[in-house]
Amino acid sequence: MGYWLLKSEPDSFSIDDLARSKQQVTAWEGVRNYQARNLIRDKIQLGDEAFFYHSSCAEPGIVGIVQVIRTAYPDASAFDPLSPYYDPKSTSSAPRWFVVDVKLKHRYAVPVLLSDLRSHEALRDMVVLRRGNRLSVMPVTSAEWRYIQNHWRR
DNA sequence: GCCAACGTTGGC
DNA sequence: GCCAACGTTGGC
Repeated sequence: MGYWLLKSEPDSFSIDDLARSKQQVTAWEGVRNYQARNLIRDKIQLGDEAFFYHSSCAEPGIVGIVQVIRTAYPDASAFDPLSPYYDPKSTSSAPRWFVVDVKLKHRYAVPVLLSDLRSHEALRDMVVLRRGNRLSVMPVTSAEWRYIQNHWRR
């Protein structure tokens, strides 16, 4: 089983938005970075779990857990000229961008803040803590996943 | 709003 | 293929 961290700006899509979504499921739209795209397209598997992370906000951090319920398929938002994620270079015959579907599994009552993560030596190598890191989809090791589950029961 | 860090673009 | 310029991200 693989573990991931998915970043979202709560102003654009928050965990509350996911909680209100039909079946609490969403397509993880709008990833427009090739490295992140490759993870979505090639690595994320059915049943994998991911931290839902809020970025670019007052209190950045992990706000919940989601599960992958559908593996990669083309990102329809790239085909929509009215979407902020529109990319004319992505076509249905040669899609450039992909999504997975995720379902809300658990919403933390209290977020695990970025500052919390930083204060734990065991998490020092987490990709999300790396300086200058800009990936919006990133791997989490099973050790990191387990550690976070054990230390923050929320 | 600042700014460091990084990705992307495009001229050559 | 190099690399400068530019745009974006994201924490603070």
